[in-house]
Amino acid sequence: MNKEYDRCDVVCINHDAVERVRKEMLDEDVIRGIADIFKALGDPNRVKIIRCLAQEELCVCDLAELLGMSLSAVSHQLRALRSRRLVKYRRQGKIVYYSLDDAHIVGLFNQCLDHVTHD
Amino acid sequence: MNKEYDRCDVVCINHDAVERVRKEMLDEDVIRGIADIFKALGDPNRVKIIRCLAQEELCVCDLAELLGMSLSAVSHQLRALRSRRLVKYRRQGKIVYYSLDDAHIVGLFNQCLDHVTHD
DNA sequence: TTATCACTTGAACAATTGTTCAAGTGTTCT
DNA sequence: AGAACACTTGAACAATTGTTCAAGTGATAA
Repeated sequence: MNKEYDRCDVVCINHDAVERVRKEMLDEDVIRGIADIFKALGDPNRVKIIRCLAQEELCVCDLAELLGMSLSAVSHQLRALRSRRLVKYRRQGKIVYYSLDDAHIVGLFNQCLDHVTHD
Repeated sequence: MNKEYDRCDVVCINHDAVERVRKEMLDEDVIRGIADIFKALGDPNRVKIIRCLAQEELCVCDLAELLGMSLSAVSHQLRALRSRRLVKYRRQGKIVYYSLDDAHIVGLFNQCLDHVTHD
């Protein structure tokens, strides 16, 4: 069905509420930004990485060891976190150390942890 | 390559750090729960729905109108949010009204919004 | 009872995601 | 310079996701 017509009649739409809400809508870019951060945190392995890095700065093979993943898989996931500025890295010789880029993320993480556990 | 061998030598692993972090690791279930909540929030249309419902209780076609989506698409997304207990609904006659199930989510949302905008 | 309305649901499909594998960097050591 | 190390990257692939379409509910109205 066409988008334009696959909606209930004018009768059921609460126009006042809809207009009030519409006025407060966020920019598409901001919405995408929010969804993008949440999506980046929406994978068990990336959650584990964030959790580990919240405690200590670690190198890629430390993370691979802790998560039981291949170096390549960890590196790919770190790339996803890096591109969203959730983690940062520093190179020391051959070894690359990762850490959280922003304490905000720990707040988000802990708030979500509360939601999951305190119920 | 085999998982067991696709890792750097013992030399590079910081065993002390790894063991400290390992002791604080969360249960697999908790990790999955956290990732699942984040994943549920990791889609622009679901972010919009949460944002709208944070302001007012709305019916499915109000949301369809606001988001420019089909009823079916909105309903599928609401199902995803419902099954994670992020939204709740009440039926009044033919109309189903949705609202947030938990104020915690608004906290998570706003914290993420801060992260995205204040930079 | 039948029709209509406001959704909900399942199947199908394209698009996205996460992993592996193989090859490629950049750094140190000899 | 060459070898070894600690990653990083691109391609390929299966698995998951989000949308549409069509059919199905449950409630009210005629």
